[in-house]
Amino acid sequence: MLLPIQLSTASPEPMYHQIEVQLRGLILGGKLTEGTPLPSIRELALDLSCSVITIRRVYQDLENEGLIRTRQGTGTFVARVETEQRERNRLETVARAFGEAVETAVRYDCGPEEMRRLLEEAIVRREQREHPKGKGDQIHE
Amino acid sequence: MLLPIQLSTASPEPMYHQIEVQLRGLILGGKLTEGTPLPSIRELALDLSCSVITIRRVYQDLENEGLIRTRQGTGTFVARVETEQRERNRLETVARAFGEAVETAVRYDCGPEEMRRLLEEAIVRREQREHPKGKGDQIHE
DNA sequence: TAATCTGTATATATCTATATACACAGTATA
DNA sequence: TATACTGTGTATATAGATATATACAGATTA
Repeated sequence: MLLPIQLSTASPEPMYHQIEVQLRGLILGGKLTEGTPLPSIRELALDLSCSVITIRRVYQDLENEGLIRTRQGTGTFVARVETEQRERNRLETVARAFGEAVETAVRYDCGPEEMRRLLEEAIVRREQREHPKGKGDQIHE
Repeated sequence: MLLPIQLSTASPEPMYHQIEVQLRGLILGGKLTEGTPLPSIRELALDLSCSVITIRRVYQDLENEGLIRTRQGTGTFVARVETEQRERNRLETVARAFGEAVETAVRYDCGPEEMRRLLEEAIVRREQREHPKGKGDQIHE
């Protein structure tokens, strides 16, 4: 299974954290449901062009959060997530994301009207990138 | 002079980079103009509760970008910035900020309508934080 | 039971942040 | 007009976080 995770190598945000944030999003966002087997650490490391140890750390962190369950020799699986936790995290995360964008905009003397325009443009760019020829957005096997 | 720089100690983004991004924003955003003396590395380190070395690195990086000019024994000053460079960087940076916010939103199954609502909320939150009792946003001496 | 999946542990290199000691430039003042 | 003082940026050495390679151990299957 290929996970839709994008790494920005230019970013100063550590790899392990970029992966954690996105994988946590897939689980709490409901795109990966209880019991789903995650790719093996070697498979995901190869897919993301990083070390096995880095993926290992990500899985360990998320297991400590109770989001996944791992069994040596067998694999790693998505754990059960309470609806309440899912909703709370969802709201917090997305609200913070927009808070940071607004912060940057203000720093560059960008008013509300220009922010709204930039949001629309970002939405369109995202749409075009995701559906270049009308394809779906399923997680590939 | 106190610079309006906010550090998030929880964030995995390195300190030096958080400072760089925000100081670069103040210069390219036009809030700090050519010739303005920046605080000494010790003063800013004290203000931000970090090491002198960290500020030193920030100033060095920004000097390599040509945004500031430093003279031993005298201090560090804002350099001349071409209008074209200023505009280009401004657009790139703010557009990227919104691109990342949209990326996070999509990851959490958040549609355009909810994004617009969250943007408005973030703008209001920012306004309230910045002008709690109608104060201005000048850079304090 | 050998092969080959799975996760785990140890040792090492690079990056981030720091303390401490150093060198240059302006200013006060004897 | 020396020269000591206090401000500025600079360089060296060290601790901790991040990413890696390599070797190890459990689980499944041919």
